[in-house]
Amino acid sequence: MALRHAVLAALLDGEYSGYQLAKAFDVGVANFWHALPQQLYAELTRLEKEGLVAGRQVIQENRPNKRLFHVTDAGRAELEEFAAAVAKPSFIRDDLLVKVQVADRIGTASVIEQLEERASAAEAKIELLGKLLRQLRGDADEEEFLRRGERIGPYLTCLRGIAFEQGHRDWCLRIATVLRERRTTHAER
Amino acid sequence: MALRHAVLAALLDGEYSGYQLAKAFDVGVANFWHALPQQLYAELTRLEKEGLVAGRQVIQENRPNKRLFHVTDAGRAELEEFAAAVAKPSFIRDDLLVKVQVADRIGTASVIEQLEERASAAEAKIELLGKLLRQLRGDADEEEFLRRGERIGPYLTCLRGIAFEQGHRDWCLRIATVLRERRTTHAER
DNA sequence: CGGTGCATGTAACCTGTTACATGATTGT
DNA sequence: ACAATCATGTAACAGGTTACATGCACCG
Repeated sequence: MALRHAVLAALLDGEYSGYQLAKAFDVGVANFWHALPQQLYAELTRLEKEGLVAGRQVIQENRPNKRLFHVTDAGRAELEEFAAAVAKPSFIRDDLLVKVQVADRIGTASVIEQLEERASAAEAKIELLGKLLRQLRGDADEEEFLRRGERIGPYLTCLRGIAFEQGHRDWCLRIATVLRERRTTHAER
Repeated sequence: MALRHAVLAALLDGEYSGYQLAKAFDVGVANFWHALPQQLYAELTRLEKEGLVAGRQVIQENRPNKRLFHVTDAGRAELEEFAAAVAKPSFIRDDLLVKVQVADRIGTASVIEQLEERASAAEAKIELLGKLLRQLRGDADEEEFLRRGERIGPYLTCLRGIAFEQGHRDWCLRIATVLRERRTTHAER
């Protein structure tokens, strides 16, 4: 199982409703996992049934009631077991790379456009994550924060997220340039 | 559908059997996709039924017969359609990042080990891909090859693969160091 | 005699995605 | 009026993983 641990990890820092979790999965947690709201609601239900998280109903006025979940001791134990087990290697799985692989055999125009869109998206994400980093470390500088900070986990994963997006952006721009230049110097098929 | 285009892309350069494809998916193609042999056999059967690839039986002595597949015109058309359509954004999905996110809340020893193992694995992959790059571009230097090379698609995806692995390796080593240093300066829980 | 490589699959299961469904409140 | 935000799900389907199955040739 997979999503369950990402949920437990995201839930470690406090109480969240399914709705709030879905948002967290679009920013901070997005560095290591991605999930749709429906999946999260389903997973939370399952986790609660197994006693790894517990929820409490919060009655609200002027907006729908919600259930806030937190990790139980059993959930924490499950996480520790997971962390100790060997992780399967990760890999990229990206449609855009498939397209680049064949870009010189088929039309390149659309691929170039998509590369540039991706680069902008990556850029936006880099800025977003940069802000998150600054927010997480507060006043301290990075070295200092990493040595003595209380909660560095999210910071560390965020660093990977930024590096990934930077690599992605640089590659997209480079490849777009290469393909563009070939269009002008080669006969287009 | 997803795997089908990765298979078509991998098959663009020549004839491969399911078995050979499975190996290709462990090296070059691994930069953008990953699949188990069973999946490939199943996908090839489906693709053949739809006329996107065609196979021919090769009778062998001293080893099992095999079927070599190649992309048909319909398959090429399918690929072009795919390349023109918008790609959904990609994301990381990595157990190890989940573990790092919670590393400061649970035991770190096992996580540090896993980070260092990953770093070695990444290092090995970097070397492998580096050789692949040199092989692909032959005598030319990179700039020259990218301007005038015949088949640059695999080279371009390989570049992304290397950058990804380097980023992964650097991050793993950095995080392992950070966590190690905290172990000596903080009281371990 | 046992392991590795070649070569191909089936079946059951787990996970993730898409489409659909509901309903109040707040902001433009 | 219309869109966005809060809040929660169900159902059908597509895709991926794990386990199991077969069989010959070659090397040590």
